[in-house]
Amino acid sequence: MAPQVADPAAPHGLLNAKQQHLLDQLQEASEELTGQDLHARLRGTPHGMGLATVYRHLRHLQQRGLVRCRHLPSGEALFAPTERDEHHLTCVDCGSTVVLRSCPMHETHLNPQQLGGYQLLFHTLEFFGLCPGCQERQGSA
Amino acid sequence: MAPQVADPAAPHGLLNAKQQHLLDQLQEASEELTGQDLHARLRGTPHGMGLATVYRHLRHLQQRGLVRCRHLPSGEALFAPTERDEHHLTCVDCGSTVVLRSCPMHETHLNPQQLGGYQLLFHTLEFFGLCPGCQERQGSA
DNA sequence: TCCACGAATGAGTATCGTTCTCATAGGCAT
DNA sequence: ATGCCTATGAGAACGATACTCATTCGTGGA
Repeated sequence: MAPQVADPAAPHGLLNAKQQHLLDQLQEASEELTGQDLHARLRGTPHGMGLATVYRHLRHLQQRGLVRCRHLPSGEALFAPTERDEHHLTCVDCGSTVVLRSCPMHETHLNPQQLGGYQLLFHTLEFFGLCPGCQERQGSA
Repeated sequence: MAPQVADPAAPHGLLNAKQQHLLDQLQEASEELTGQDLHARLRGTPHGMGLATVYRHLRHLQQRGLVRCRHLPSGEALFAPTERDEHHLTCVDCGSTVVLRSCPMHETHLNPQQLGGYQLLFHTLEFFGLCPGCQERQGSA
């Protein structure tokens, strides 16, 4: 698998080795991962780390704007690298999800007054609706 | 406890009296409320209801597209009526929030292919960044 | 009017993802 | 080596939400 020696110079200057491994995992994964997922994936590898550390670093990555998270109705948080500008359309009934390959916001900008001095890091955009199956099921009920 | 007499004609045909009261509370409130907030606000009034019922109905309202929720980093869910098209800019560090009075998405539409047959109910849009205070604090640290 | 049955309700409990605690390990400069 | 600081992780604590299930309400039929 991956080299086991800590990167002497991580791509993101501010990240330590474990944070970098978490980010790598997220970037390699084709989909969003939960904290538990990440913990499980790294377990057994040379980069394994405790759950507390996983969550600690996910928070740091988020505060640096490298990782975004969204919450499922179940309460789980799904993490993804912000460089992947994908968003989701979720069924409020069954929870099924469609990935929107392109961000409808594109480069829609907030004006300075709206920003109020904030330094913008990333955004989350989620659409909710009824999937075809649930529409049908509700219609017949 | 007082028996709940169903409103003969609730504004939303599909809602029972308790669901309507929850929706009323959300619409009257100037800000988003948590499930616990709603439970506390209704306690003591003729419309009081158990926490389980609050969450049950909030889920129903969400499934009908009348209510939207977003999650704070703390894990709490904040509910607001979807008719109020307000979104937020939140500091990833201190959690302070700015309300965006106008939705930057306006009427940006998803094309039918993106929708994949889903019936769109509402969306959530959140921006994350660093507030002026945290920028300064991090800069000096 | 009375009865029966399904839906709604809520008090308490269970669940489970996330955060916290705190003792220990690892670096690093002295 | 010695002390100091940060990072780490095991386990417990926490807290919001979902579930259980006995009870109540509402409604329609007899």
